Amino acid sequence: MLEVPNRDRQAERREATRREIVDVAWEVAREKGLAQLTLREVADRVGMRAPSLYTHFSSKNAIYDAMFADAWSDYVTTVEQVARPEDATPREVLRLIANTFFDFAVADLARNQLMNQRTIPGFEPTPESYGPAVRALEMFHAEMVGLGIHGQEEVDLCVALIGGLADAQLANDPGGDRWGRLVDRAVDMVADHLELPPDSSQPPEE
Amino acid sequence: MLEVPNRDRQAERREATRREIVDVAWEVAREKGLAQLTLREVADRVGMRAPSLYTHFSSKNAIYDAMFADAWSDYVTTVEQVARPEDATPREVLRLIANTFFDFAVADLARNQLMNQRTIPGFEPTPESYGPAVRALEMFHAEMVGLGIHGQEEVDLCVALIGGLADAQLANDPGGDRWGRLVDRAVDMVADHLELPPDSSQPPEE
DNA sequence: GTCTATACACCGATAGAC
DNA sequence: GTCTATCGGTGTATAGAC
Repeated sequence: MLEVPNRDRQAERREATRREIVDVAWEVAREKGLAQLTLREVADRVGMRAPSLYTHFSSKNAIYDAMFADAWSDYVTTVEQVARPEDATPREVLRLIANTFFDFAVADLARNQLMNQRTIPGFEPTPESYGPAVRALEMFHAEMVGLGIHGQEEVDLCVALIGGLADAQLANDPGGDRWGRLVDRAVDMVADHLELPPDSSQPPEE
Repeated sequence: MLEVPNRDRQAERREATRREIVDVAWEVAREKGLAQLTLREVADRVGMRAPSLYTHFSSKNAIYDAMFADAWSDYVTTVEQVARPEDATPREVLRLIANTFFDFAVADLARNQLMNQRTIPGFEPTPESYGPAVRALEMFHAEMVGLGIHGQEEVDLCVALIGGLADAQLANDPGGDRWGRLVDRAVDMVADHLELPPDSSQPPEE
């Protein structure tokens, strides 16, 4: 009669501790850089000794792994919450997606390094943590199909283009908008290339 | 009478040792990964103890710095050696440049991480080492001007696009050509966008 | 000048006491 | 589950041999 709720409480507590560790890890990563994250620093802020973290995560990379899944889950949520007007033209939809991705990437350097670059030496996400990432890609693919774009190459081209803009922005002009200003233009470029219909509401100026 | 040649010899020897260290560092970086490079491993292969490297470089990052300058110098040389046919159309020139950059980037993961990504935690190239890199960018800019493209935005767009393709190739399909196949297509896309004249030699099929 | 030996502070990770 | 103690490894500072 008592055991089951006790076990629930324990599992709950355990999960809460894991969450706290991951949250603190994000905090440290944003402050000092993703690679400068150390177990001792995380443990200090959580109020533990460093080795105690191994009760909750099997290694430092396991923490990175949880952060990776975390980040992509957040992105999926972000995309799902973006209002998609019913009467949006294909180009507007593409612009919306591209800007959502770009803004999300540029908003957090450490997060983008973990999500989209191979910046941590030995780290490779586990299949489970990779789930939300492939989920996000599938959502984009489906959206492209909805626009009449069915090919893998077209998806790859878009991903590389917007990803390239985001990486260039973070690497060469962090906090600025030198590359951010190019997102809409880049979208129009691919839209033309994919022969999406032009926006008809307003004829393009000049 | 003796001092000057002696000093020359010494400087020569010193420079040779520096070169050897950098070469060995590249070797290690390619074998074990750029970030997994350790001073002890480099020193062992050169036939020194680790602290002795500090006679020639003030820190590990100073070695990365020399490697950075090295890589971009190599790229400049590579670009200069690419034959540019006199009768090449603007699109062909752009294709040539893009493929040269892409192939160079994809040929060596460690080198690309150092040149084009922020993969080493504390490392920032010194202004001197940055020289060849800005040299390469200026060359590209000049080439674009030669094609009638004068804007900064257009250059940025091209750089981000090809860079994005290269990074995606290395990150998601190393050794393959899933993104490499898209380079020519990407070039044509920007060429259309920049309203470069179509290749006239052969009318496009279909 | 060039290299070595030693040492230090820090890291991720493990073992075992409580 | 958390602790202390410790291990092997890292970059790097320094003192001194040659």
